[in-house]
Amino acid sequence: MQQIKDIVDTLRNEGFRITPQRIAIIKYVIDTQSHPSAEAIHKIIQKKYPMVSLATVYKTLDLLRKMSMIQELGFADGSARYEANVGKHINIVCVRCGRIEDVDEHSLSGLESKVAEKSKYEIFSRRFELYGHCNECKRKKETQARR
Amino acid sequence: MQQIKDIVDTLRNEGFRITPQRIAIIKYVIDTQSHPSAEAIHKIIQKKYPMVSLATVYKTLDLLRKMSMIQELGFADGSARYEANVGKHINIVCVRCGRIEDVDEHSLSGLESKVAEKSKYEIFSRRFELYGHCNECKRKKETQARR
DNA sequence: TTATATGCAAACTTTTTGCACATGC
DNA sequence: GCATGTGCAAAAAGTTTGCATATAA
Repeated sequence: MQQIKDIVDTLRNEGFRITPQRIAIIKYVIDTQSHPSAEAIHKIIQKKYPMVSLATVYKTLDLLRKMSMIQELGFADGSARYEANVGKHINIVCVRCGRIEDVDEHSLSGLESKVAEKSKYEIFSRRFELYGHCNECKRKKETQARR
Repeated sequence: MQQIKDIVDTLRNEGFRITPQRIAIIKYVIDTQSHPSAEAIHKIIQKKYPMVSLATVYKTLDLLRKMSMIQELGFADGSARYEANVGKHINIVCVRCGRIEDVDEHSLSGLESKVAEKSKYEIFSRRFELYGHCNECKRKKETQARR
């Protein structure tokens, strides 16, 4: 689990400035479990800090991604969602309500090295997702798929 | 491995019409290993059939996706790429050159049922990706990441 | 002090949509 | 013949960019 302090220190060491905007964004992304979109992050942060612009949210998320501190999950509807959990895990995505949850799965380590050997790729990161219906949505009848 | 004939038959049985545009798109997507974008599909198909519009490519891909005949892989740069291999496999994505290759991995079955049980989700489909550098790009020095 | 970061608005990219015309069955 | 599909162009949605202003160090 990443700490806000570690991220801030790393940014500072790399010569990046620590602004209130960046702190607010980092704090929210690190703490949430909700895999938010850039717009969702912006809306929530604006409640406390109305001066934060959407462009700054995008720029900060881009910075954090380039520093490998967060992972960006692009979807085919053109949106992207972000998570601070960059460790080995599987995302389960409910295609009805859009919810995303993490499931730890350490057997992924063996899988990765096996695939790296077979393919001759050098692996840096991963995106493992299973799509289905969450427990709540399983019960609901009108299965209007989001994507 | 899916056959063009099967897909065409299924579409016909479901009441969809078989047009030259749809046949061309289905044929190309089924045969290629290249995980193309909608625009790439459009460009290639236009060489043979100049009358096919990009909108039709999108509409057909959407239809095929809804029929679970292809999988759509969205990326955070807003683009999507398509593959006809909907079976259990891992995509390895070269973040330098954008190449995507498939690696079969049947141990994914056990993984999926384990996660389904743990999470109470009902799983329909999957997207397992490993990001790194392909064998060629490993050797090249200027590692300009695409995303 | 000064290079970096922010905010705004405009630009860009990709995908979707509305509608008149064409066509598969 | 008629409901479905196509092509075009315009709209939408999400993200990026340019530039003047603000600010962290």
